[in-house]
Amino acid sequence: MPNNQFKKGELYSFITGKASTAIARRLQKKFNTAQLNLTIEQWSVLYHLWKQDGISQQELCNATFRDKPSITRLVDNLEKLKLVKRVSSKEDRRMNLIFLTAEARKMEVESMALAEETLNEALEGVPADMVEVSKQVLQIVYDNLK
Amino acid sequence: MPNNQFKKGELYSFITGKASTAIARRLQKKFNTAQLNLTIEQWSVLYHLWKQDGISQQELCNATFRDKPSITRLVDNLEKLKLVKRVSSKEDRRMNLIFLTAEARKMEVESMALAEETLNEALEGVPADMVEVSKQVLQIVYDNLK
DNA sequence: GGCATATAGTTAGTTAAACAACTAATCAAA
DNA sequence: TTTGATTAGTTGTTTAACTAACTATATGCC
Repeated sequence: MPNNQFKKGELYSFITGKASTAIARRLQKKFNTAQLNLTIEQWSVLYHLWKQDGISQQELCNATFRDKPSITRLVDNLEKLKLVKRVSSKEDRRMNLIFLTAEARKMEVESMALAEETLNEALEGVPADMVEVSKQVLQIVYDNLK
Repeated sequence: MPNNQFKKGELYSFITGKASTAIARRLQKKFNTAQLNLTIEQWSVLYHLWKQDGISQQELCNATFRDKPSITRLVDNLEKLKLVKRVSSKEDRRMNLIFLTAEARKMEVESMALAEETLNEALEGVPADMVEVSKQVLQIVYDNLK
């Protein structure tokens, strides 16, 4: 017997991810208002570099769930913005290690504050235990499909 | 006191929507395998036309949470694929009413079955009450931000 | 050492999203 | 009835995702 939890009429929101889209749009607006000249996608790359600087493009692919061409172009654009620098690895010359510039390091605190603010607005009125359940479900969904 | 439910380290998945992205990618793969020559975005437009044919582009904007240029281009591409037809409204000549072609009507059953299949795979092992909580949370998030 | 294979990254082409600026049709109010 | 504002849709530009095809380096096996 199939795990038939969804009727036709309920499919749409889950597949199109309207909630996460709304969160990303709200955060993008906050970035624009704050004159942080960053797309959400660029921010998502910086997010992982703030956690660990000097990782390879492949590691950025894994961390951000993007494919290699996407990371190539994001790093291209971040380099144009002088926010990261490609450095060829000495151990393995196929690899580029990606390093933050001083300017990019300065953006961490402000952008993370805006991200937290956005999430708090998104989850206004949602009890903590329901948030916890949702996080678990989204993680299982991801694990089921990856 | 702020609704401070998120620590820094937990921001990423919620904002980037990795679960809904994974669902959309899985469904896209199923479409490709089934030789359904459709993007998920095109499917999301057809989805609403299957529910109600002959609605305007503005109504499609509201239904799919997209802006007008996005719908213009999606309808352009669906028209090229001969899946929809623009018909200028007689009551208000500013409006285009969008109608499914016979070919598009044929795609409903198969594509909806693949969508349900995808969701069942995504939610494998998730108890129904947790799914219910997640749906509620995602709806609240959307309402908070829209 | 030399060859096949795998891995890291780039390039090209199509589709799509966000934003701004635009045209055309409608409506409302003086 | 003409002017001004609103609404529906289009076009141009930039950024990004996905696929496929590509280059270059590294590895493993004989």
